[in-house]
Amino acid sequence: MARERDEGKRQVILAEAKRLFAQRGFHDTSVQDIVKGIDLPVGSVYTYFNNKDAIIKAAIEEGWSDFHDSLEAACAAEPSAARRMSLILYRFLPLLFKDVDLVSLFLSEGLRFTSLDDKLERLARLIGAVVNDLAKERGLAVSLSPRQAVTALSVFFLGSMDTIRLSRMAGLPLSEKDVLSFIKLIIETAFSINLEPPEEN
Amino acid sequence: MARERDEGKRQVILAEAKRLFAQRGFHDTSVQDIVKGIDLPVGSVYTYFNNKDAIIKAAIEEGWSDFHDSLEAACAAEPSAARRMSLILYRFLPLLFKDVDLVSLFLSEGLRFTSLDDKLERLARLIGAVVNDLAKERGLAVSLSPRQAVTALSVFFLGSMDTIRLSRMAGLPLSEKDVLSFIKLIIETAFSINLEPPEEN
Amino acid sequence: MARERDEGKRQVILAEAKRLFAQRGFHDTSVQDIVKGIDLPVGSVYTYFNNKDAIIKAAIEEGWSDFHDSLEAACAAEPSAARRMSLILYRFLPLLFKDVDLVSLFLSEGLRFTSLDDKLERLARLIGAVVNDLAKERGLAVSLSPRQAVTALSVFFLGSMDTIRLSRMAGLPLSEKDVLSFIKLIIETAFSINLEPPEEN
Amino acid sequence: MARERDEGKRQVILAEAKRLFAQRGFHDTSVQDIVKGIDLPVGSVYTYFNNKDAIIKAAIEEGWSDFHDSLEAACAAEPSAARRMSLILYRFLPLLFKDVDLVSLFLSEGLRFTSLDDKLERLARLIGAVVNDLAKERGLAVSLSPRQAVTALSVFFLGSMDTIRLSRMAGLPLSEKDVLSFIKLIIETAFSINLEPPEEN
DNA sequence: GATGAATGAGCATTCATTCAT
DNA sequence: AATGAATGAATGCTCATTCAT
Repeated sequence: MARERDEGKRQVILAEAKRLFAQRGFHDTSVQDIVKGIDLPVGSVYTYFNNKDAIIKAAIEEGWSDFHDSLEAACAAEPSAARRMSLILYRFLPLLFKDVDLVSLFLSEGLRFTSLDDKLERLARLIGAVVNDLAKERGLAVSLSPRQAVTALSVFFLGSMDTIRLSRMAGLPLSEKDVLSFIKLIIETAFSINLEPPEEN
Repeated sequence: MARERDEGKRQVILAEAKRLFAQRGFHDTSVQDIVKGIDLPVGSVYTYFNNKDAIIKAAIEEGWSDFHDSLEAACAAEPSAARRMSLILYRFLPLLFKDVDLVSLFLSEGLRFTSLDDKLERLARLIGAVVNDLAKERGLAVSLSPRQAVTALSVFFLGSMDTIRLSRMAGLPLSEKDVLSFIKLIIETAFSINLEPPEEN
Repeated sequence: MARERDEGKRQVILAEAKRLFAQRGFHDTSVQDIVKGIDLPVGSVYTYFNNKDAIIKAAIEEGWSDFHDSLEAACAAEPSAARRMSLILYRFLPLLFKDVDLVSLFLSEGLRFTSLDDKLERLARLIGAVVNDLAKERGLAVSLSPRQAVTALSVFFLGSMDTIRLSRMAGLPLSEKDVLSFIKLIIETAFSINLEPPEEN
Repeated sequence: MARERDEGKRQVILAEAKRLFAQRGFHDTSVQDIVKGIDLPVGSVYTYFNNKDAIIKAAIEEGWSDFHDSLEAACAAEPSAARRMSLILYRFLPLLFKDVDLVSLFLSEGLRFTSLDDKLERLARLIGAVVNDLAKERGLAVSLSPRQAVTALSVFFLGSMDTIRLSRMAGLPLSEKDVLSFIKLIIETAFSINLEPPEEN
């Protein structure tokens, strides 16, 4: 009977907050700043979020979930390890790297507001399985201990994201494309394979 | 930038600020917080620094300089590329990784207060030269374009630092040692070389 | 003042508000708090009350009226002054003292929202008459001036209520029973009388 | 070397706060309201008090302490119970009753911010001793149990204060003088004594 | 130079009340 | 009539920086 809670409004707040938090930092963005750009009263923010912390938490958590869940679904649906690797390389990493705001939040404020180890561990398990299966498919012995594998994934993944972030925010003269082709090179070399883009559907 | 009486006092302030900024974040550490722990009056901070920003700037800039300068000096003094690589691997990276507070500041607040691209570019040049020379020494053709080389260095370096940071601050179950032995493995594999610790002097 | 559909709903709101106002204070109880406990929408409060002030006003005014009106009726129906005094002592004061929430509101917020002097004056008149009649019945000269009588009633009445309130809310180690037997003692001494509980009907 | 903490400023804040809290109530007086009247910046309040609660706490606690301590000292210095009673009646109660703001805070907000039972108990002990000694001096058997004595004191004391408060804030047509002469009457009757004002020194 | 009280703009958050649905 | 999201003024409090002492 009364007005309904408007999910669209929540998304507008979340999007604007994410943009500003990534750009200026969490503490240098006031709640007033957030609503100024989207022409909503301050009070509205607190209809949809418990407090300012909850906004950034939601931005990181939901952004990451979206990415991770669709990656997981795509991997589950694809039996070939090589094609799964292609999916990661050609579809999902570009998706993530395009969302520099999310990457920035993840790296700069993520630690303070969400539990990153969960997210990285889940990702490591998923990618680790692809790597393992790919090695089996290619008849290669896996020469990395599990500990080394996690380290490798962490270094590559965080390093890639940080490189993307710095190339956007500082003046690092590298692009998302450079990082992607570097990762491609590493994988292709390691597995003596040639990864083609997956045919779109 | 004040260069007044008591350099010792300046260092005490800088050390405490670095510790707190890394631990709680820049914005969640007040100038009052900094002096509370070291029993100095607030005013004294402004004898040694122009403002709060200048403190974190100095912490990052000077910490990085110390590291970089001594690395540069050591490299300049060592003609053998292999031994230079050993120095980096056995002496300088451990030094840097031990200083988790500096690594944290560099990654989390560095972007906002200092120019990271300078620092990374300088480092890339230095390490790039070592890599190149090592390839030459080992009679290997360098298959990476300069662009790819910078990307590789950036990914490895930032990724390593971020992994160190997260293993300390989040619960990532990896240690500084894991990261170092992973980097060693990569280099030794890439150059078919066995890197021994440099004899101490 | 609304006198709408559902008188039951109004009473539920009033009861919950009274409880919370007495417990936490008027300002530390939001209108949201009131409806939370009784599972009603906020808006409904404004169907039955013009604003938040009107709720506490009603709680005090109606609570006091109920008490006073039935006291008045009982006194009117009882010709004997001694038995009227017994009624007050054994039936009405216990009734009032049991309703600590009302007593608390009366004393702490009453002043701000209702006119206490009216209530006290009306009560003084009523009890004053009982006292006077009792003195006449006992053949005692009344040695108090009317002014002193009002003072005495005010001191005794407010003091009793405050003692009850403090024994409930602070840790005063006294009970409602102590206050009642103290008042009994005073009256019995003053009038050389023995007040028996009125036979119930 | 720097400016000293100014006790005078603290007292100015405290006095203005006490006045406003008593007049309008704690919640209807903002910290801004307090400083407006005394032309100080908001920040200053927080130099002298941790938060708003601490102001009212100090007003009640310190006001009460002042009253109680000087009463205690005067009683300790006076061996005659009758003269101690005179002191209470002619010097200290008038002092307390004159400070209606303190009385108001004590009764209306005291409960929420300080521990009233402590204060009342200490006072009951002190006055109880005077009453006991006076009874002994007059050769009277004390017919009240200790429990009744505390009740009596609590009722009289709180009742007197509340009567004072209501006569000021609501329109109760009684004055401080009425309450004092009523108390005098009670004591003089109870102890068959004539209490003269103590000669001033 | 040393000190730490002073300052006041700015912040996150609340909440009585309204009113579109 | 019923609902509960919407609203924005107002609140208590912080804190980088200044400057009287």
